[in-house]
Amino acid sequence: MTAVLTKKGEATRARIIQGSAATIREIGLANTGLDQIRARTGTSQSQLFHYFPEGKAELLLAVADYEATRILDDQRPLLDALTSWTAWEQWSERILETYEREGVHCGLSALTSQLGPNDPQVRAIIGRMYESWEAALAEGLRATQRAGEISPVVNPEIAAAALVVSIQGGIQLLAATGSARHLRAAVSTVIASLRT
Amino acid sequence: MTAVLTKKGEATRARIIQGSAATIREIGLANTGLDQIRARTGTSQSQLFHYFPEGKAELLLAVADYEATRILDDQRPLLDALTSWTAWEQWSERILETYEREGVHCGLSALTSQLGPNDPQVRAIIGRMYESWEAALAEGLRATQRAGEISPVVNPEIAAAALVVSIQGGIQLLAATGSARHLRAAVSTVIASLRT
DNA sequence: ACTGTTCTGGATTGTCAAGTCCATTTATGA
DNA sequence: TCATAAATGGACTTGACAATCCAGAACAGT
Repeated sequence: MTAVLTKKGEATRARIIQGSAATIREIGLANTGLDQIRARTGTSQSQLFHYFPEGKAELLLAVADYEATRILDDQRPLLDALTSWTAWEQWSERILETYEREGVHCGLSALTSQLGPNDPQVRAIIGRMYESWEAALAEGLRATQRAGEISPVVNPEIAAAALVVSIQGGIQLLAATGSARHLRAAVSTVIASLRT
Repeated sequence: MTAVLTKKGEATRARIIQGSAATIREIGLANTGLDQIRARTGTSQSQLFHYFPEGKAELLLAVADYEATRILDDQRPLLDALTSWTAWEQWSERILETYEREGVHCGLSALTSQLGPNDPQVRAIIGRMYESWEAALAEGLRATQRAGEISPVVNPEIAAAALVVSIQGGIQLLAATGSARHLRAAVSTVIASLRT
């Protein structure tokens, strides 16, 4: 990398990250080489190594970061205003829609299973993502409890963890089987359990 | 492959499959080359291609098959006798134990995320595995309903799907974060929802 | 013991992808 | 405008890996 990035440089760098992310989502990390990324983003080797001097590993790290924030951003602004049943229903509907439509691949899960266990940096990114996701959900649960729409018996941390797991597991089954049946079943079961 | 396998041949073939599976679980599919497998199983290239003439793809298919049956066998005999709350508790305890101890990697999820979306044969294996897993759980739920220990209101298919998702999602989070917190939270939430 | 098959070792080949290098063009800022 | 730094193009090197091939050892059934 160079000391400073120009406007053009920023744009190219962003294009590389986004293009890589999209390519990985589409054809999987295993089939994504620098050539595929170059083709997709219209760049040369020099550019790739100019913006990511450490090579592919550094690029993948940036992609992981990008995907992690994307996952949360896709749920906003609903994610930060979960204060009523209506809001929860809108949110869960949004999740189901998103992943039913485009979500045959969760960008991160591809990276997780391949880099996660090995690379501590990717692990950290993913860990932080789950943490803030769960925190937002737990906060929403508490807010809804305060509004009297969810029983105070429900443990917000446990319920939030269960929600995240249903979504992630559901996506995994969606990718493996091609059907969103499991995702719907799991999410609706956990949400139903909030209605105690 | 040859027409018939001798005792020794069978043994070598099995050793290759099991060694490959173990290696993949430990260092990930991405880092598992034929060399790693050779080192682990003490075999030569000739042997690898003798028993799997189509090469790596054929071997990985056999590994997927092996892992798929392993996942179910690990739950047996409990899985086929889920007729009371005691049985369900034993089963879920067994699941949690297994994956908490060794289960940092679910062998199949590594294969799924890398080959699943692409390779229709692996997809089929995984699909069948989930199917029989869910069928066994649904059957157990029905049996427990018949015994009057679970409310007839519970839909066995949906609940079975939710259970599978909690476990798979929980394992994924376990692999990513290193903690079984999510797995426990999700499984216990779904099981609690059966107590209606 | 013998004959055909199965099993094993190791050298070799070919392909593909990551990473390096240098030359050239384009932008920035005084 | 001019000097400096950033951005880009593309050929080249290197290494890893799957897959092939041939020769020889071990084995099974007769």
